[in-house]
Parts: sequence; structure tokens; C-alpha cells
Amino acid sequence: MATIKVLAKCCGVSVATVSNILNNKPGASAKTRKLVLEMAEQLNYTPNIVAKNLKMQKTRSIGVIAEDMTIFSIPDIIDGITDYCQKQEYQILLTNLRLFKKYNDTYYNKDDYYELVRQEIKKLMEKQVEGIIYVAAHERVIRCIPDNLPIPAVMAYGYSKSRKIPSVVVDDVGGAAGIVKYLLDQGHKKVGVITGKTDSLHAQARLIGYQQVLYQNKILYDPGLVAEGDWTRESGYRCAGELLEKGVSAIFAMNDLMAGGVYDRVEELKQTIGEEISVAGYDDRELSGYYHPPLTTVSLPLHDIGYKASEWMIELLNGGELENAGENVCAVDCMLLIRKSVKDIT
Amino acid sequence: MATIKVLAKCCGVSVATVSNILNNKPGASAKTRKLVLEMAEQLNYTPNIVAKNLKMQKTRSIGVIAEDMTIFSIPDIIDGITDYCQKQEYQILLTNLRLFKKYNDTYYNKDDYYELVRQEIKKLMEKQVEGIIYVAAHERVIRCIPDNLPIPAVMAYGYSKSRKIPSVVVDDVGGAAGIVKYLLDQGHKKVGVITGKTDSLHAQARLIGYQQVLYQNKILYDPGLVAEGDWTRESGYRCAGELLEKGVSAIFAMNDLMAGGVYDRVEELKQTIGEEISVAGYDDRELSGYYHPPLTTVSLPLHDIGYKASEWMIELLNGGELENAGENVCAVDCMLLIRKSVKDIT
DNA sequence: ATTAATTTATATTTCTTGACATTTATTTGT
DNA sequence: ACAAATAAATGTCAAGAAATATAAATTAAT
Repeated sequence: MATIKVLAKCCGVSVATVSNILNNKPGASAKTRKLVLEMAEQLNYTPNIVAKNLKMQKTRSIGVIAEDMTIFSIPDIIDGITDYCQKQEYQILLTNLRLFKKYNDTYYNKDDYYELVRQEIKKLMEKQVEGIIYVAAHERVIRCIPDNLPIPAVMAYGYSKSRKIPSVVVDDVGGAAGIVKYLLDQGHKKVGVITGKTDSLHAQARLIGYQQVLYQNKILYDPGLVAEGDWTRESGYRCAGELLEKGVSAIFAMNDLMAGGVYDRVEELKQTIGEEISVAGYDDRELSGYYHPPLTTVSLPLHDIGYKASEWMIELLNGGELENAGENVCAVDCMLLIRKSVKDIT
Repeated sequence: MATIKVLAKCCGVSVATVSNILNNKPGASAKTRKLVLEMAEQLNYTPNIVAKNLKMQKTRSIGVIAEDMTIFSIPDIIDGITDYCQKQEYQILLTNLRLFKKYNDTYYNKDDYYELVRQEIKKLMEKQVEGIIYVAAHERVIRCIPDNLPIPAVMAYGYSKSRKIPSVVVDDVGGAAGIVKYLLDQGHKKVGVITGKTDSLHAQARLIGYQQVLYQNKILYDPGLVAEGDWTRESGYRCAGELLEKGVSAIFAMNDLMAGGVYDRVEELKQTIGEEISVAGYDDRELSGYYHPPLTTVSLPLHDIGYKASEWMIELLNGGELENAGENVCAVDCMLLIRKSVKDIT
């Protein structure tokens, strides 16, 4: 491949002149300018960015560490990251930890996992990335990023343990509040909830959203209408049984899988979703659009999380201060996705 | 961040000595060795790989161009790529074209698309990637990569138009043959097919697989049992109607979505999948595992495609010749995924 | 001739590595 | 025991590509 040296020689001018022309600097006649530009085209010249980076002490590259590419949330977040970063002419260096494959779904208990992340961060820093975005597979507190990194780090879809590392997360409280409010607006007075595992942040926040809306609508919170699931379809089926006995007209399942379990139970009872019983889910997994009837649910702002995390990252790289510098947490709005599983009974 | 120069100064030795020690070369006493290593630890020294790359004329990085991260096939392919490349200590530079968002599902007609890809290839080459892997969202002939690139390129999940660019694709003929053979083995004699759009390579190859197995089992091919769908659930529903009238006992739908349409039709007729009617799909989309009953289907070897494409890439980078150099196409085996939608009627 | 506008040559910068040169320490031969 | 030979340890410098500053040289215009 042609270097600037070769190009200069072919044009019969000096390296400095070529450099000036290529970088749109003054100090070159129109004639030489044209000659050099044409020759560059002809030789298919591309500047060696690696050499430029070394000199300029800027690589315009960002390391992205993804916990596992094959988990459904991650690709959309990365899509958001590439969306913004590519607009800003930053290059993504991708590291896929493949955690779920390596540690068989129990990665957050393993010490190896901490060590692995630290190694990968070091590798990326050796490659002179200007910052690191960590993309979690699901929302939780992530403790593996050292908070004394000499370059900025941003957490996408997880909470960092340190103030120094800003986090971009889902506004689960708002999302749950939104869909429960929708259920109430459709005339449902007795709304059951199927929670996820109650030790998860998702489940806790979504429950708060539920309680919040009840309170705002002056409906007394009844713990008897809260059934504890574990995110699986089977648990949805089981909890639906409990709740239906209590005479609820609508069920809010904290994810689409458990909502599917509600469908199973209702079907078994020869009743119809969207008629006798209304159901709402959460997450907008692909399959929920194919339920019968299609599930009304909340779509996670995955793309926006990636986009926002990148905005923050580049803001930090430009030496800017983050908007809400005190908290350093940004909760991104969810979108209510109205389909056919909720009946208007007003 | 500390450079080797700083580290050398702190230790009171020369840069070369530090370099030797850090690279485990002879020519340093145990005493200096210990001193330097400790000081490196203390200063949190990391070598500047960018400078090393410039000197060594090797970047150990590979550009990956993905058509659209949010299409279901792509993340698994990239997972396969990272699996192999990270083992081999190659860094992935990711470029997400976001084609489906930019050109609204019609990208392959647009001239802009060619120009975009060329630009992105150029950008990656400026960053001195040693090779480029192009990841297509679905299998077809990809014409946008120039075949006079000065660095190797490999096509994942698509056919290149040039012999110089090897392609790794799905063995659709084998996959279809496998699942149709399974249907025959279960005693089904009259197996209907719902094709995808017939101008797609997927649909054509899967039909060949179907015909091949019939021939091997000395069953006459009846074009009347082939219904033309368009990959959508609705078309599956429509075609199922046609085929059921002709008295088939099993239907092979060329994707899981259309298989879902068959479920819809059978349900409407108050019959049961896996009892009166057997159904097989293709692709193993996430939702197919949640059908009632779970769908027997063919899982695409997406991870393996990415893995194989990387193997070939690194083989090329090491100056090796590809196994089947004549063809330069590798068709990766699919896996038959037996669930509950096919009844044994032998 | 003088000034202004181009252009060039040269040196420096970034950091790491490797070939080569030099210094210091140790062993061998007489 | 002392010079010579060898080995080990360490230092010096250039290369690698591009950018840039500076000073010097050339050309063109006034």
C-alpha cells in the first residue's frame, strides 16, 4: 500500500506539501493541489491512521465490552452505540466476554469473571482506546470495573458501584407505572402482578411503579394480588392460577415469558385473553408479537441505552461534565406497546 | 500513562533493557529484572500496542462489517467470530452498517449501499486491519466487496461474486434433507412443503434438499405438494389450507414463522399439531420453542459460520491455502432439533 | 529590486523493537 | 597471578509512518 512518501515521490513534491494538501492546509497552489489529489486517487492512497494516531496521541476508538452477544438485549444496545459512535467518527473495538457460555449462567458468582474483565480492560487500554463502555446482559450492579481507570468508563444496562462510572439504565419504575396506568385507564380496578425473582432490581423497580400508580389513583395496595414468579413461563402459569382465584380482571406480568404462562392458564380454563382476562407483559421479546392475541407490553429502550451511553462517553472524552453529575445515573424511558391483550371495560 | 521511556528512567536503566525484560528475552540480570518488573507493576505500566504495531507492521486486528446488528442471525455469527478471533489474540474492529434502518429493508437495490460499504472498507483499511469479514443478514450473493482488495476478505452468510473472496454459508440442502428424511422416517409418506419466496437462495436450496430425499426414498416428487409462501406467518396459514386439502400428513415449512401459520390453520380446524398433523420448521427462531407444542425445526449453524469464517481469515493471514481452494465456498452443517410437533406414525 | 507566495529540506514528535555496539563480569590459559 | 578470551549485561541508534514546526530556498508578482 502506498505511503505518503511514495505519493510525494510520484508527484515530484515533498512530503510536507502532500501533507498540507491532504489536510486542507494553506500553502499550496491550485495546480499542485490538483496533481496531488489526482495522484492520490490513482494510487488508491490511504493514510496510515495508526501512525497518525501515534503522533496525535488520539485514537478515536472506544472499547466495548459485551457480556454475551447472544443475549437478546445486547445486540440492540450495541446497535445504539454504533449508531452514535459512527456518526462521531469513533471506531468500536469489540470484546465479547461470552460469559454465559464460559460460566454457565452463574458468572456473577465467579471470581474468575472479575479477573477476566480486568484482563480484557487492560488489553483494550494497551490498544489505546480512549474509553470503555461495558454492556451488561441484564440490569444489576456491576462491580468488576476498577474505579481508578485512567480513561473514562460508562456502564450500559447496569449500575456501577462507583460514582466515577456513570450508568445508563432502564426506567423500570416509569415503565411499569405506564403500563399499570394504562390498565387502570381501561377500567381495570383489580390488577394482579406476577413479579420476577424479588431479589432482582428489575422486579423491585417494577413493583414500585405498580404501587406508585395505585397510590396516585387512590387504590389501596393489596399484597395479596402480588404473586412471586421467577421469570419463567411455568411460574407465570402457576401465579396466574393464584391470581385468577382472587378475581382479578387484569394481570401485569413482569416479563413476556411469564405473560405467556398466563396465556397457557387462561387457555386451559377455556377463557380468552383480551376478553375475560386482560394481560400485560414487559420486555417486548420478539415472540410476544406472535402470541394469540398479540401481547400488550413495554419495550425496553435498548437502542437508546446504547446511544445515551455513547453520548456520555464522548461527552467525557471532550472533557465535558455530565448533566446530572451528582447521581451519574440516567434512566431511559420505556415505550408502552399497545397490542390486543387488554380489553377496555370502562 | 507511563511509557517505556518513563519506566526506564524510573529504574535508572535503558529503554532496551526494559524492553528485553518485558519481552522475556535474555540479556538482563535477575536483579534488574526484578527491579523493572516491580516498577512496571507500581507504575501500572501497559505497553503501547499502537506503537508496537507500527514498528512490527502487524496490527493483529480484523475488521468486521455487519449489515445490521439487530437482525437475528448477525449476533450469533459475530459470537462465533469473537470466539475464534479472541482465542487467536486478534482484535475485532466492528462496523455496523445499520442497513435495514438506513434503507428500509430495500438496501440491496440501492446504489448508495455499494458506496457505503466501500467507504467503510476504506476506513477500516486506514486503521490497518489485516483482513475484513463481511457478515450478511441473510444468505444471498453479495457484490459490494471489490475483489482487488490488497488484504484478504471472507464472506460470512453470503456468497461473494468473486473466487478471490471465500464464502461461508449454510448447508441448506443438507439441512432440508435432514428434516425431510426425519419426517419420512417417522412414517410420513405425503409431505407438503411451504416454500419461501422462490427467488431466494434459501428457498431454492431447501427445495432441492426436499427433492433429493424423496428421490433417495423412491417417492415420486409431486409439485402439487409444494405451496409458495413468502416467509410470513400469514402465507404459512394460507398455504397450510391448500396442502391440508390435498391430504398431507406432515408439512415442512421453510421457516418457523410460516410453521406458526400452519399452527394457526390447524388450530382453527380444531385439530392438534403433533397428532393429526405433523409440522417441521426451519431456522430455530427463539419463538419456535414456545409454540404449542414446541416446534421441531432445523437450527442454523450461525455460531459455526462465524467461527469458520474466522478460521479461514486467519488461515489466509498466515499465508495458508484454503482446503477447498477451487470452490472457496464452505457450507456448514445444520442441526436437526427434534421437539414435539412431529408424530411417529410408523 | 522588493515583497509575497510557494515549496522544500530538515529535524522532531509519538513509542516500541531489534540490530548492533559497548561496557562490565567471569572464566580460561599460560 | 595476569593477560586474553568469552560471556553476560546494558546502552545506542535507527526504523517504522505520518504530522508539524522551522528555517531555508525558490518562484512569481508587484
